[in-house]
Amino acid sequence: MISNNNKNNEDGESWRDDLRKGPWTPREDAILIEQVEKCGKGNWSLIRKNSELRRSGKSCRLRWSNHLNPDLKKGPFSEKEEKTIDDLHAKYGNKWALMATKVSRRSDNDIKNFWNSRMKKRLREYPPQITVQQAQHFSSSPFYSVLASCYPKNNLNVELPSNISAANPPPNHNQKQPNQNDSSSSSSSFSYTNNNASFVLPLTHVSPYCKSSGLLNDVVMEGNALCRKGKSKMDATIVIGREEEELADKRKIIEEPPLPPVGTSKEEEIATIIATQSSSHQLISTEKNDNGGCNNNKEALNNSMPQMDDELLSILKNCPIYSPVRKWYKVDDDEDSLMMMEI
DNA sequence: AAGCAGAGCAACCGCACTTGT
DNA sequence: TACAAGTGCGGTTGCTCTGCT
Repeated sequence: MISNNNKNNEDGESWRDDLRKGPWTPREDAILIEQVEKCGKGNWSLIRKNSELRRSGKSCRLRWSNHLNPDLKKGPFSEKEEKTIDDLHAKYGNKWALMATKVSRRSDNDIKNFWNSRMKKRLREYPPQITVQQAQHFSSSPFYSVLASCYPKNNLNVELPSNISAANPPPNHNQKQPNQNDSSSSSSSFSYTNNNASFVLPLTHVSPYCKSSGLLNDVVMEGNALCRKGKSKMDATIVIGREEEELADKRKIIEEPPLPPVGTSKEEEIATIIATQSSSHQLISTEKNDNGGCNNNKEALNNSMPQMDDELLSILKNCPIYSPVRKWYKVDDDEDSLMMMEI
């Protein structure tokens, strides 16, 4: 029986536009297998046309590649597969199809479902958090007020634990963590106490000039972009055309500051970074100031630059250059420990 | 036994890209 | 070159099963 537009027949089957939807029946599976043997994999529209299947070619492909393909492996993922998927995800991100080509006999959908369900589990176990210092220093910095003025309707809001305030900073995070491996020489820990419990978190080295981090740089660029927002489209086109290369260079400076020589101290590292960031800020602040209704914001941004650099120095000195990476990110023998993983 | 919540999984949707006409 | 159809991919939804209260 064929009907149009989202109707169900007497068997409860779902149809739309002459195409059936919903779970596949064993009979449909058998037809699809037969047609794949006859027409070959990949000719999904031909299979649809030649058979009595009332499924889209797309649906046929999905059914075959996720379930009927005899090369597919079913059942729970082994530890080895899990580890492989961890590594591949760290390398490629959510490129499930690519990952599927490297994990033998698993479909991309299987890998995706496996990863997502495990991620849910992990998020419950280890809810995401920022360090108290990060929240505290961000909310008390001029940076915060500049950004807040850029988002008047959606005010930035950083909530701190009730016992933490600018006047009552948390304990120093630069405490050595006992029982750490070799990487501990470049790591530190962060301790925090509230009424009920105290925490000591080992913190993981995250280079502030790491390409994949760049949160601060993104914020600077976004603030700058917001200030430009008032320009007419034509102005924007002209400016982009003329300044694209220049901006690209600036971004390059921001994103890829020269690495400090091996063996430099933390303070020297920070000084190098600040010097680089300062020059970037200067470059940005020399841009044209013909930005329509956002002059105030941009002025605020520009005026705050010298102060911001001081503040940036303060943030970098006080905020951990290390942030925690949970143990599940990498398999570790010690189930209770946090992984120390350099990004 | 009933109700509920969470986990796991199958399938759909929308978008982007490729290919054919 | 433009358009339509086909295909691939990632995100999301919704169903079923299971365990807990």
